[in-house]
Amino acid sequence: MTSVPTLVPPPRSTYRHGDLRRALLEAGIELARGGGPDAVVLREATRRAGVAPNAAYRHFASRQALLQAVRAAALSTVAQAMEAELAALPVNLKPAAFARASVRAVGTGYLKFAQAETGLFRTAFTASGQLRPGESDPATAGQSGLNPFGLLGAALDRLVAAGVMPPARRPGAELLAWSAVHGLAILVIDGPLGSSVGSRMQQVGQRLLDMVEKGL
Amino acid sequence: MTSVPTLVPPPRSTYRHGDLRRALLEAGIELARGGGPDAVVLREATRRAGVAPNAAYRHFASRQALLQAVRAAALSTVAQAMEAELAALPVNLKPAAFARASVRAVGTGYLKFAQAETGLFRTAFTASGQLRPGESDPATAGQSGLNPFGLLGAALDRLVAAGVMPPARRPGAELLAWSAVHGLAILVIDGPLGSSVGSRMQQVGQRLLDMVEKGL
DNA sequence: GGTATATTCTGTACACCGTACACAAAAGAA
DNA sequence: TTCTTTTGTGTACGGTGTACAGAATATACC
Repeated sequence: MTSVPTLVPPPRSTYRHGDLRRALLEAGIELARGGGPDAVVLREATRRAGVAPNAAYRHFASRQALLQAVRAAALSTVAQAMEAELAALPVNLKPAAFARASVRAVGTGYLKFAQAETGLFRTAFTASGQLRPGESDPATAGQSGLNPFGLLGAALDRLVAAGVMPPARRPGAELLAWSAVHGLAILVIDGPLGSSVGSRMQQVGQRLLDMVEKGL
Repeated sequence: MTSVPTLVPPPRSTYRHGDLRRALLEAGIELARGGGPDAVVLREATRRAGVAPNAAYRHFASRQALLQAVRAAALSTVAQAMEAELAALPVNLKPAAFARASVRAVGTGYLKFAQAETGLFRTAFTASGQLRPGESDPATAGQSGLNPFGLLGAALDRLVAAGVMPPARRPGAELLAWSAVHGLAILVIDGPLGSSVGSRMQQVGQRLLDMVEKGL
């Protein structure tokens, strides 16, 4: 556990920082990236911003508030990962195949992100208590304006529109699909089977998506 | 957040505590029950045991070590919840139906436990890093000698034995089933959709198990 | 039994955390 | 220019994990 000695920025000449809120948020994101939600330490964020610890309280009511902002940013990044996967889909698919591929793309984006950005992923989704997926805080959205939950919902809607999924099955389906994919991700990166799956994560992920597609 | 003022035990007459390791572990379990892994605070555990903070280090190398012991105990309790659900199964089922019901019972036990003992559940399964499900630390097992992972495996084996699941599908199946159930549990109790599902948890759980059964 | 040794607990101390409170600096409004 | 509001600093408190030294006791050996 060799802790990096904090990389202090050049001392300010002005009394005001100028963009402290953003600086704290970005420091928080960096901390979360490296160590998950617990690593988002208020004092360390202020240190990186070159400011006294209490200055943070002019911009965030508490550590929790900063963490919540970091969470929103992390969620937005997840959405972007999903969007990237969706954008990479072949264009010549028939509606049914496209709908199916969309759902898979959303799941795949989620899983890839979980593995590539473990810390941010855990920050986005663990102990997030208050955060409600329904209400679309724009800070949690990707390019499309949808947050991860919304992107999954849209993909499932396409499944219904293409006649692949009976409309009666649609309500609540995002919860089921999300559960499966989220469970795998969190078990691997934060739970008791990290090392045992790890490398095979993407294969296992595809098999899991098979199960979801068949069982939904 | 009204913090209970710690409930100090009667002062010892002997210098030695007598059973400090167990006392610390039980205090730790109680803390975990109330607030999850982060609530397992070394100093508070020693306070409840009526002992100086550093006394803990004669029995646990670090807070992490204590937490790991609490985790094992929590896992064992999960196993017992599953076993209780299995024991409640009707006895007159045919092998195929019994096998199917076994898998459901394991999942149901898991979900019920997650909702009834949120703190212990989160302690058992989040940030558990090192803990390996394969190796059967007896401290993590239930009455049957199997830990939660083992119980699920056994139920899936019965599915194969009864001819319900093709043997080719068996390897790795516990991972898929576990992912789905675990994802739902953790999303509801620790993730962004606690309030929105919450009460409907058990219904949603059954629907999720339908998906698993169909998709596995 | 008496004495050396090993074990378990206490006391003090340190660095770190979140955050409350009072005050200083500077930017913006009058 | 002066007043007010905003945003930063300084100091302080109680909480944490844990290192280190020493005291109290149980155990092993003669």
